[in-house]
Amino acid sequence: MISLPAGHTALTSGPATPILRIVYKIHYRAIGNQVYTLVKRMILVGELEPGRKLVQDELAERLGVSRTPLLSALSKLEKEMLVKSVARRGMFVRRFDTEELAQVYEVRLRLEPYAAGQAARVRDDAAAEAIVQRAHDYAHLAAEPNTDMREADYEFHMDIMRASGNDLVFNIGSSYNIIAVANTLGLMKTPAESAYEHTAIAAAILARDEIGAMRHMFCHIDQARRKILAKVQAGTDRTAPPEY
Amino acid sequence: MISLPAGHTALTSGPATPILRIVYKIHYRAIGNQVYTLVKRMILVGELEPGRKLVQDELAERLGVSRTPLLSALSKLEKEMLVKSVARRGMFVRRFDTEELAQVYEVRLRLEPYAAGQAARVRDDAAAEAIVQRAHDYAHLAAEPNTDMREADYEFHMDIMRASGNDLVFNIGSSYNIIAVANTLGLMKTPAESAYEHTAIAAAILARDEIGAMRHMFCHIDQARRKILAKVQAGTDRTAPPEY
DNA sequence: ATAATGAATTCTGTATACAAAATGCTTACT
DNA sequence: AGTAAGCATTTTGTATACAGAATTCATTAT
Repeated sequence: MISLPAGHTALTSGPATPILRIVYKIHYRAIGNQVYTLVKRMILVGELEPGRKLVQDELAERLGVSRTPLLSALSKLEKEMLVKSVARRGMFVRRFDTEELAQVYEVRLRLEPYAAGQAARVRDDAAAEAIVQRAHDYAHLAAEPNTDMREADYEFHMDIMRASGNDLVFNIGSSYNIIAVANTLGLMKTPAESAYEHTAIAAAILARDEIGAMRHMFCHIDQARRKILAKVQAGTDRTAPPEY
Repeated sequence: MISLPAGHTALTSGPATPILRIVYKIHYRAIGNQVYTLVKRMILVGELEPGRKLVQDELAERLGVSRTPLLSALSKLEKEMLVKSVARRGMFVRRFDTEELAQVYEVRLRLEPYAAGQAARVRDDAAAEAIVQRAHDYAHLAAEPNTDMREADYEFHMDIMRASGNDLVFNIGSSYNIIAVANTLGLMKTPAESAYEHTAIAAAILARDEIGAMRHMFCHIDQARRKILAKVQAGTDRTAPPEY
């Protein structure tokens, strides 16, 4: 269930004499956007598993909204490839084969080192510390691996892209990295390795070491990429190719 | 006005004895998708100029559809940053400042050389010839510059990304390159220069020269990027920063 | 004349309604 | 029993309806 519209209101604080007029903006967030975030999350955490048909009435009722805002949300998710729409048949949670996963990593390999480098170059203290914190969180979780790690990993990488100052990169990342995060559970390197690499990247950014940040990030992603590439070439799980 | 739904029908050819049953699938295309394509095009060609408010009733009526499919389309366009939605106020054709344009070029600089390299590596004859043809078309148009050139340029670059075999890169390109195309009219290099570079890229791909294709593409984009970067640093047109 | 108030209008955000397609189920037929 | 046909049900795709916010415009007060 989603909280109701709050209205775009301005409230005045203080008594009769408003020396300082503080305006609180309660900004209204369209239900469509909330639905988008929720469904995206449901897919990421696996509550809506790959291949699952998204029956509109059912999902809408479950979220306590009508189909109209749901449709907007699903359109966006379709654009970011998390959902596949089959005309007159419905929307499905997309299933990715290793080939597609490899493509995601090829993109990440090109964009994220750049993002890390920029983050190191333009870094401000707040952002840098947030990133160091994320690396720390991740390392902490790596001790006892569970599903939270995927989200911690996602947040670490997204924080770096955010800190790069390039909104477009951040936008692309939030659209497509999630694909990787949601699908690499089995086939990644060990959490300890990843945690170490995250720490190295964070340190480089903190030290304004642009080249170092780029290089560490490159290696970090390249290793995962190679692992997946090996799978693709082995042709191992050519099990379920297309469908949705 | 948009053509009506065609229905997901199967027709049988031949007389009573169907030795060979050829099934023609007239695949139905949701109006929402057609609307998406149309509005995107309207923005690209400038019929809907930057900053323009997209009044839903007006636009829907103009396209001969209801607001429902239009909303899906606008949601997608919002995701690809061509449209900006302001809560309870409406949707606007996004206006890009040079800063954002520069960001697009940073992304293109990372992805398109990779795409060109892959296109050269995995090239098949049909794709390669299409690319050469596009380069030719562009050169032809470059003789007498006009707005068609922007579309020709877009198609050339998109063909290469398509030929790379990486669907994700293609997807990102079709989402964001159009931003560049729609906004660089004034500040690009001369058409003749571009045409020459396009030809060089196409030739490298045709020759399966992966490194060459990457390098030519890199230079091609880097030059445009530098021009825009210079503008940003000059701080020249810091005129209209945000709004939509 | 300018600013402020308030009513009328427009427009958005969301829900509901409806036609046509797809699906599933029952029944008839081989 | 297995297959096909036909009917009922579900579900999509789209249109329409409606409440409330934003905007506009006229009117009044300063």
